[in-house]
Amino acid sequence: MKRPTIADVARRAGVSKGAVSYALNGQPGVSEATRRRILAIAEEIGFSPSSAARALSGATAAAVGLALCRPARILGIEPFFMELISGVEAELSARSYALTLQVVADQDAEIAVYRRWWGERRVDGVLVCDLRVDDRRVPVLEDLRLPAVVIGGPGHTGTLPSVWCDDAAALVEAVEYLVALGHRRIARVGGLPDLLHTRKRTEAFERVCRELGLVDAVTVPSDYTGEEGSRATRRLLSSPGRPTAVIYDNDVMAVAGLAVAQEMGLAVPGDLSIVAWDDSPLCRLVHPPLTALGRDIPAYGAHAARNLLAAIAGEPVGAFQDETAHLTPRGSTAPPRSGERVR
Amino acid sequence: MKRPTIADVARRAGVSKGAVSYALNGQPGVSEATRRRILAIAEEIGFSPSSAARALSGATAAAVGLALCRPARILGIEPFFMELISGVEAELSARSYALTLQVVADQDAEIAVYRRWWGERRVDGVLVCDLRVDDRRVPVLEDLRLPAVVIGGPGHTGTLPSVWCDDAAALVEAVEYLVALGHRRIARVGGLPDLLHTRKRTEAFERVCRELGLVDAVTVPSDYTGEEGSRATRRLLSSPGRPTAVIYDNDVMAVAGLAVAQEMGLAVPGDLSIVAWDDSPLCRLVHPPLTALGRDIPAYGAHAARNLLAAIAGEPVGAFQDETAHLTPRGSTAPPRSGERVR
DNA sequence: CTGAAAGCGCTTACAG
DNA sequence: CTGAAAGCGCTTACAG
Repeated sequence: MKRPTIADVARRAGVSKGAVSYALNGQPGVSEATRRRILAIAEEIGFSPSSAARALSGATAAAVGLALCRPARILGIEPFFMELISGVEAELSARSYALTLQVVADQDAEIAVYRRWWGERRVDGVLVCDLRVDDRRVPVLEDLRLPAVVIGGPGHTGTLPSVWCDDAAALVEAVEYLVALGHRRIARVGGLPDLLHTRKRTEAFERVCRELGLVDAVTVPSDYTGEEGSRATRRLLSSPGRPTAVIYDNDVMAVAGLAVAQEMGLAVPGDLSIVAWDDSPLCRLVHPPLTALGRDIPAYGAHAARNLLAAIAGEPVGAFQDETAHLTPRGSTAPPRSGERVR
Repeated sequence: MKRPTIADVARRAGVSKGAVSYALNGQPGVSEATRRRILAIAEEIGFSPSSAARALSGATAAAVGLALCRPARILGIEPFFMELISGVEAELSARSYALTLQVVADQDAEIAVYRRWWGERRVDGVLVCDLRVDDRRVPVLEDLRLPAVVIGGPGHTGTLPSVWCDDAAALVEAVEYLVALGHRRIARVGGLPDLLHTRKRTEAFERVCRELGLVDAVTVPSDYTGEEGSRATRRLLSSPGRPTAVIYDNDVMAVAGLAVAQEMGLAVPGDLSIVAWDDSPLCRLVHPPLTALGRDIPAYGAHAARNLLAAIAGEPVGAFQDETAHLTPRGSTAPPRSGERVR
């Protein structure tokens, strides 16, 4: 099957190629009747303008890039990224933008991908995940003047626009809830320590525990995997004066923590309360279902995509604060047993 | 920052643009010394050829498309797709191909995306997931002559190349293992009934159970979600003569089934053995860890991508059989309790 | 081995 | 409102 070109449409419609272009792109320069006739013919012969030709004549590439920097085994199990991608996609396809995905091994590889995409003019802009403290990707993107929206912050985003949410506030809500239930020994299994939002959560955790007089509030750093989540939990539950509640920085580690508690013969929530970050179907899949800090991740992705498209269009875009995660209490949290409480 | 073009490289190297093109693409027509000098200059000024210009001059788009047709909530939680994507990606990036991803609502939308991609020349080929019986996408792709590799089969792939694995054999292994443990009442919670591999599994299940004389072997159709997995499990476990073992068509439903058993006060594996398809970290995340039928999904994706690139290059590609999933016994399977056994 | 030129399929000023 | 033409940045025959 031969692909139709703009010339085929022009011939059939008895107009110039320019007229077809104007009609397709909603530009002035053709009468409404002609426009409609041209669109009908394009539809009829199944014409879609070549994205290459379009990009080459100075229009956009109509594609947005997303580089994911996590090992395959984590990407697969953590619902976060696919949910984010779904939301990004929904926004992009509504505007006929494509999403170009690349899995990278580390930040250097990611930076190389950005440089290549920029040189190839393959994407009009990029979405940046997993913001770090003093992130090296930020100055590179600023330098290239490649439109970008950082998913994360606030702060450490340089002059780049961003979409962020207040993780500190959500964490405080979770701690206050546990304290209200009667917990005094609360621990946290944190995400990758280099990530900015991990740092913000850790600071918030330490601050609120100090304010509430919880002395042995400890954060065990981890890496979002079930393996590390189990290990961290085993360590916490084996320690003298073990916590009566643990907050996990993602759903995967929380589920792993639940399994460790069951394996050690501790009842959840009787002996141990569990709170998960990232409320996903995973949290409702286990027994008891997990109390979780959740928010609409697809919407988060959609907001990031929308702001990126605005930035590409040259509109001024700044930092956009998304909804704060809120706590959904489920079966994994309860007051500590009295023996624990008076100890 | 201005993007360097091939002319910039040519000027610096004191050669024609043609020479630069030959050097970059490993074509004959430039001396080895000149080629090296040109490559060094390209590297130095950060030149990557415009993918649009390249695609327009008849070379490939250097991109491959993948349309995913599942609702966001399932895409997020099922590790399969992200693992597949990781494998696809690994193969593609090694050859500097990009992956264009699109989430679609149904088959019609997916077909529309294929037509658009074809018209736009946006991708050189596509990977087709979730093969159905008499799949409508197959004739469309054949018609468009858009290179494609079907992930699934054998059969119902028309003239398209495919990558498939023998699900029937894997299912038989699982049933025989359960029977060897002493189970006689085995049920199955199946995936979406329209998918070809679901049908193949169902047929294999019915056949092997008949051969082994298991009379009330039943498959409850489901949709891969935890909700439906729970519902199906509740129904099975509430029935008179409830099964002592259940095989689930994915990991998510198996984990949900485990939670239902716990919620109903049934011990796993004492009262109920559970086998999951798609061995993912999810299966090792819960307590007890799930016995599972697993194989290397990233490798599966890599094979599909490799064959697609071969098809794009015009090489003859047929049906490629991937490794058969094998059973990894874990804590969720054991002989049924004697009370169950003699019943 | 190299240079000059056509052409891919669009978009967009520029004349009419 | 429309047509003819230049140009985007490559690749690839075609002469030299």
